[in-house]
Amino acid sequence: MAAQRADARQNYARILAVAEDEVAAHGAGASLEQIARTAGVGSATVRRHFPGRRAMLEAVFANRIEALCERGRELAGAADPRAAFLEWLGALTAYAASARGFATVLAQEDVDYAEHAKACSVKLSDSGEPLLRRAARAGAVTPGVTVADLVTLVAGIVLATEGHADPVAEADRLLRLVVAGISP
Amino acid sequence: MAAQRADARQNYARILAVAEDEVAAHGAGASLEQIARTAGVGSATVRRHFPGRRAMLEAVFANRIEALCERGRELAGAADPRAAFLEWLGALTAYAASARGFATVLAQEDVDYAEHAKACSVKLSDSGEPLLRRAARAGAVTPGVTVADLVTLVAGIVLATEGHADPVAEADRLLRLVVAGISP
DNA sequence: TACTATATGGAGGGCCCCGCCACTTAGCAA
DNA sequence: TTGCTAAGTGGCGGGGCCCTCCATATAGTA
Repeated sequence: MAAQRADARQNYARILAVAEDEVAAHGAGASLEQIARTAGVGSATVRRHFPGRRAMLEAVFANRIEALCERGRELAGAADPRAAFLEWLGALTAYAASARGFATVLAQEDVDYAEHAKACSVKLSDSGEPLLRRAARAGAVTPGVTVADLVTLVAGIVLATEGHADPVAEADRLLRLVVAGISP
Repeated sequence: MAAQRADARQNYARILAVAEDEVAAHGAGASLEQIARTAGVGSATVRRHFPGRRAMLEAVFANRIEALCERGRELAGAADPRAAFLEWLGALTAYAASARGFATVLAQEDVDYAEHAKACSVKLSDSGEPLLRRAARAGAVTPGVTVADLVTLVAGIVLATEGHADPVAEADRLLRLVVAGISP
């Protein structure tokens, strides 16, 4: 892994850059062949660097995931546990709704795959866990809620609003609804 | 439309039956060509009866939609508005979670398409509307909630749980969470 | 400067969706 | 009953995508 040829690394970077554009333009279903074409490499090379669409998507969103985790760490020490928790949830939703294809990755919880602890949803869960725990201890969340539940819910909201006129606004609206409850 | 040849009607029925099996087995992504092959007709014939996967899926779920609407009508006169409303919501979720591909149809709210008032989500909305209204008048739901919100939420929950170990149970769990609220 | 593991890309197979068009046949009318 | 006609059908070809295999090119090293 560490011993990777320089040209390979360059190609990887170029392909990743193209992939970002392509996913932004066409969502999770972006064509791998199209990415190869635009990047000026053979389709086999793309497949070598990203075995399967899933891997490509994860790579595309990796830094954003990292940013969200960082945000989670920042909020861990905030004064108001509930506000911090909700802000994290809001940030997650906002990004997922604005980045096409992101929710698709979040939604998939393939068992055999999730064992690869690098799965992005796992990272996110680790990031939100302390926030949820603090908020729960303060009595600010319904008992029994797990971070996985939240990630799944957010993914669902975003997936379902993806085709709407204003996905970001709609997702935000629904998140608020879910936080408050439909019929408490 | 009314003047349809007998053989065409027979073919339609056969194709629809096969399509139901195929969707049940492979979800919303079932191959139209595979359906044609199994039904023993040319792929063009399938395309003629169902122009686009969307149309096929709607036809497959049409009677179930109708059943759900009927359930909605029954519940309209129930004693407890809140219980009736929640039961309808639960029934919708349960069916969507158990019928592969259904949520996909529900999630799509294509604007130009929705104008075709026959869209199944529209039918469902019409069915749930009175229930929601009654429950709202009884003060049992958060103000501002629309039926469209609910359908979207349910679709999202089901979509996001589709890949989980026990989708039906998971969807039910999340629905409960959403009804109660995460942090009321 | 040679050598070798690493990296590449093109070809080919399989599957799918789609549109076109010549052929068949149901249903009506004489 | 027998034609006739339009509705209905299916096969074919084009285009796209995903995936695998393998002969070739080259970065990095001895």
